[in-house]
Amino acid sequence: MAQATERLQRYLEDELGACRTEDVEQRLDELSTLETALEVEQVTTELDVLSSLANETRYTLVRVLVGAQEELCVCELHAVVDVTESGLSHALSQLVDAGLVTGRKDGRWKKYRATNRAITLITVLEGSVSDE
Amino acid sequence: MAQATERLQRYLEDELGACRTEDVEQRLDELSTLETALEVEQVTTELDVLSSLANETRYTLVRVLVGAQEELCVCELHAVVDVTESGLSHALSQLVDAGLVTGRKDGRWKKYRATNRAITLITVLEGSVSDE
DNA sequence: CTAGCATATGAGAACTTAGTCATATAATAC
DNA sequence: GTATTATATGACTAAGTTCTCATATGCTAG
Repeated sequence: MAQATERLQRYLEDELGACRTEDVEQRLDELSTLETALEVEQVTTELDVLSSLANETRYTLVRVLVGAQEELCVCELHAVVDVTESGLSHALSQLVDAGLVTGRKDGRWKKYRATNRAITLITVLEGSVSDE
Repeated sequence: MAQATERLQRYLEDELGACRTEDVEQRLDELSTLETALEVEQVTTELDVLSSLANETRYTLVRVLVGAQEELCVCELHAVVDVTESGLSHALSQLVDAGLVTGRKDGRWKKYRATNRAITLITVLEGSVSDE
């Protein structure tokens, strides 16, 4: 980190014209404040949500559930993804953990529904990618 | 898929009371419509965006850039993540590819800035995770 | 209460990714 | 020009992820 700090010092000298050790300290402080603006726990949750969506199988499941606007049975979801039933189960349980879908047992069938979190995220992501 | 289709048939019988082969066909059709509602290319882009964000190093970089509301030098970004300069470069170039940040050369320094896409996504994600 | 069906879970093989070191490029200072 | 500094790229390894098969659980129909 020593070398990196020296570089930051040279950069600040370049930008500000002059730069003392305190200026570097202060800048490091500001940067660290930006980095820790969020609770570690919240960032962890956000990363879980992102990782859960960042996979073709799981993303397809969420897109379909959001599009359906109703709960769908596992056996219906099986028709839209190309994995075994076991793989489908794993995918759905990861999505439940990330708070993107909820599951409900209905007799011998199990039905899943997209959460508001999933609806919001998918909607915004699709919007941000389509109008570029 | 044959076995899966049989299950879907049993499910629809259970739900609708009756179910002919055409009903199964129609449901499969509806599901496939949901799945292909988006262009393959757009889904690919969306998955790229999600995968790029779904990593602690890259997510931190984007969060900091969004929070900073201004461009930051690579040497400043180096202070907030725990990787080598090389790793930082790799991370930033993946973020550029995903359209989440843009880079600009300024003399011997290189500065990065969050794109609107990044700002929107981070804002919505943080909102959706904090109010649960 | 047993058999069969729907879904879940665990362990492990195949693939993917993140980071590192070595090296390349490109700007500046001398 | 050459040396130095800032960042990028390529090749590789370690670690992580995503599936699959085997097996478990828990309904329900008979």
